[in-house]
Amino acid sequence: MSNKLTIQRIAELADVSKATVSRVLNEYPHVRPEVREKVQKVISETGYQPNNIARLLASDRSSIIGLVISASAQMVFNDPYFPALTEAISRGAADNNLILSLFVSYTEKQGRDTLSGILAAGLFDGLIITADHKGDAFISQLQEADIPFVFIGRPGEAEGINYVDADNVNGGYLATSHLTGLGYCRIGTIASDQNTAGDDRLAGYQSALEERGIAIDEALLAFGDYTLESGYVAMKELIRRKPEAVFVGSDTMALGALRALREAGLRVPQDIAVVSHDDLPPAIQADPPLTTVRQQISTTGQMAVEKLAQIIMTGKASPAQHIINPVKLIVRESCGAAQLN
Amino acid sequence: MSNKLTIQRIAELADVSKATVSRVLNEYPHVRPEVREKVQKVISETGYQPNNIARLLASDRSSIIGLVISASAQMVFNDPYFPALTEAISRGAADNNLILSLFVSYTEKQGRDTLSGILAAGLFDGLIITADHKGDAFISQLQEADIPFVFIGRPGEAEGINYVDADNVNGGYLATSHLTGLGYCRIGTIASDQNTAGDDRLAGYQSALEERGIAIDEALLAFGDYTLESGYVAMKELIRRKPEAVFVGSDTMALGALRALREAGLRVPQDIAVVSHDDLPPAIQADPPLTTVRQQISTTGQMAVEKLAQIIMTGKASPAQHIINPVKLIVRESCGAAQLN
DNA sequence: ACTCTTCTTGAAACCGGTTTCAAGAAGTAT
DNA sequence: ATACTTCTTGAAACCGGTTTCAAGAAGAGT
Repeated sequence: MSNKLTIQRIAELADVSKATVSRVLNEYPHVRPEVREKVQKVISETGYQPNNIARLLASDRSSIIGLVISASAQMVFNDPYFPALTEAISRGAADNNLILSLFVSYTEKQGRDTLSGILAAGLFDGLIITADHKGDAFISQLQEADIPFVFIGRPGEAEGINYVDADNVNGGYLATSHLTGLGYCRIGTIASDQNTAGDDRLAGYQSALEERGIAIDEALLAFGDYTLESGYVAMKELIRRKPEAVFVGSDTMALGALRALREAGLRVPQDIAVVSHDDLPPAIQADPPLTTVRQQISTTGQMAVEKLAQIIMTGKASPAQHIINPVKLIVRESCGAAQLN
Repeated sequence: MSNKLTIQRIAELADVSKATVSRVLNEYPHVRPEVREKVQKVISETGYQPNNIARLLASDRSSIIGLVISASAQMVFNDPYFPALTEAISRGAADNNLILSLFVSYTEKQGRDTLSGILAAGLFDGLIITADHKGDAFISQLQEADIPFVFIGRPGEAEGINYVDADNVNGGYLATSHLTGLGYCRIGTIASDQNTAGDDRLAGYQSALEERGIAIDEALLAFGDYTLESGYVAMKELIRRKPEAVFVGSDTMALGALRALREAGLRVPQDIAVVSHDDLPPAIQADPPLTTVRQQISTTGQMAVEKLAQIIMTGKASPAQHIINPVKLIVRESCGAAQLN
């Protein structure tokens, strides 16, 4: 307390110069071991902590990264995906000694304004952006600003951009081929054209059907926007086509689908099998518990931070990298696999 | 791009001194209107943005506030309360031109470490702390560090501390007296002793019963920890006491309670009425939709930011303030009120 | 023993602003 | 016209670090 500790004060106490203290702090070479020790002793005795602001003004590095979540309020509120991701990134930031700042925006315009503010502030060492919309208007802005950034989820325009994403194509494939493997043929899907993840999962669904020689029936394809309500509406529509099974593109939509099925008096999995995607907490809490494709959101978040940290350190000379996290099918009750044993 | 714009450069272009440019930037008085205009013209023409880091080193103010969420992983993941709160605070921060940094920690020790790091960094103008545990070990640390802070939720030790909270006592009261008003007498509750909100809601429950002259039956009192699972377990226990109605301390726990009731073959509200607290999205999505007490989380978040901003500006001379946000009963189907019309 | 490197170290410049201080200009009261 | 305020303004100090530069000390090579 009392007298503020500055590097100058430490220097005096250790009877060396500011420069030497700085060298010790930053673990630079060329300091005699004894001197280094002496300084370290003073530092630990006094509990000195260098002033980050000053440090960063001088070194042009803030150790602060921003997380920009740009999604409809609907999604941020209702889908546990964002909390889980935020949490993972927050953890990753802490692990990498980075401070995480959070920006949430609901409309594309708002997002763009937020971003302008962020870039103008010049406070951040890098950004993690969640790719909500396909056409990511942010990208040109980011590239112009020359700030390191990593996307979470493949952006529409992925050329030369670092991103981390789940293996959504395989997710759709695994879910669907599990259903074909169980003998189902009339398999519908609730997809989403809101982002590339939706496209990819749909592509996986299609390839699984093709592999089995099952013709793709457009009538069994419905779209949602990742909300529970949209899953409900889409399922109501699909019910009329009488599918034997359905692959729903997210757990949250699957919850809506389950409700539609319940209302229609259809039992899951006896009358219709359901497989979804994400494996967020609601999946296991659902009735019946959902067979779903697990994407390791925590891994995704951490890798994004690590990649960003690396770009920040190395100066992003390296070519853009696309990190795809594997997914895994988690079999529970909604697919009917349990019955078959 | 190219040549970095500094205040010095602007000063040269406008043919004045750095000091004058600074005065214009900060809207200080004592600058001739013509000069002010001339400088502003240069600023807008060049698109100059002052360097925040330098600014804050000199002015000892960062415009960055931290949000410290200290809760079990269970809660952060599963209860939409935290996402909603985070979102509200993020919005409030943006409105007040503050940058929000996020810190999530799961154990008290971890929280303490996080806090130490934050305080040592000296980067933040103030903090918003979610009061998870009752005994808030953080408080002394915070007071010692002499940093402005505001709690969300009344901390166990609230003496002289600024906090914003929902009117939980009234919440418990409204929920319970709604049930007594519907004629129920054997009213159980699933409370929580995890935080003061739980205590307060329980107190409200008790006062509503007392008001009606209904003796409080310890056997009708069960505890949970805000998770869905704990609500499920607590409800299973309560079922044995055959209550006619139950006030559940959070929507998330109510979801678990509903499951327990469904499994026990009890219909809601015909066999047992349920009222809960929070009015988060799952409440309306539940089956049946929950009658619940709405707490305006977005208001709470915004007020916390505003209070903090005010303390930061004014230097926190003013005495500690306790802001209590009103709550409101939202009647849906789980309480059986619909039947009675 | 003498020259050439390589280590250590401190002084001083620097990062880009804000704030203090003093001085000249302008305005007001006598 | 004179003395006193009040406005404007720029020079310079300052915030607390990092980094450059130069110089003295120590080590290596012949």
